[in-house]
Amino acid sequence: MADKKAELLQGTLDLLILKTVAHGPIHGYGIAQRILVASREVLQVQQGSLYPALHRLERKGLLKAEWKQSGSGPMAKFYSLTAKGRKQLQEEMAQWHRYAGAVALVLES
Amino acid sequence: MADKKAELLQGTLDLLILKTVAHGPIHGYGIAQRILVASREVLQVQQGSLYPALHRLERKGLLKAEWKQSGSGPMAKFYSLTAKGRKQLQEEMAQWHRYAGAVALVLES
DNA sequence: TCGATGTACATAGGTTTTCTACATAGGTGA
DNA sequence: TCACCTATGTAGAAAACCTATGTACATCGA
Repeated sequence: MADKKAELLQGTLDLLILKTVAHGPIHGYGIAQRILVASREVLQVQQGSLYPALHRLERKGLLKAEWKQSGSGPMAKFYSLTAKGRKQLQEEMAQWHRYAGAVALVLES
Repeated sequence: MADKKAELLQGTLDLLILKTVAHGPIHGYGIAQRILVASREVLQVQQGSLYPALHRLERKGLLKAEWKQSGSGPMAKFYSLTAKGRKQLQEEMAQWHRYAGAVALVLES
């Protein structure tokens, strides 16, 4: 109540992840940070949401992962899009625009 | 798999219902139809989603219901917004815009 | 008059997704 | 050495939605 929880709408997390990974190989932790910055602190992805989502997307063949050294830090799993993932991203973006446009229509009615 | 299911994003149904009821007393079935028309057939609210949502909103004190004759048809439950519901609608609309804007930022990044 | 269709409400059961909370571990700087 | 940041992960619970099904009344056409 004291704060706006910034909860994600179900279904948008995959889209946000795919879009963020599309910029090039990036590890999970970095994905969450990029989304946070790109959305101007509005979209905060919790770790407990992020990692299961990444595993889900990898299982579906949309992402592929590779363990690498992260800067001077510990090992990290770097994700990148597969061809299937790129296609899925296009579809999900189109769907989002369709959806958001429809909601806008209702809210303006 | 063969078709685009037009599934609703979790969290937006309440907003759509509140907005639709804000136009004046309307029964459940009519709410689904109005949303369908207003969104140009994009947002299709299933009955199995609609009625539990209406009960939920009534339980929360955002909607109030009254049984009335529906035209020449059978009895129907007409819903209208409570003061609390109107306030909630304002909040949810603001939140939606915040959220949709944030997603747009990420998608354009 | 009988059946199909449209209106209208409702619940049960299942799936998916997300959140909170916890657990682990390596590297860095004070 | 101790705290903090990076980084990955799982368990358990809650919420919301969908599919499928059921009821009932009214109307219209054959």
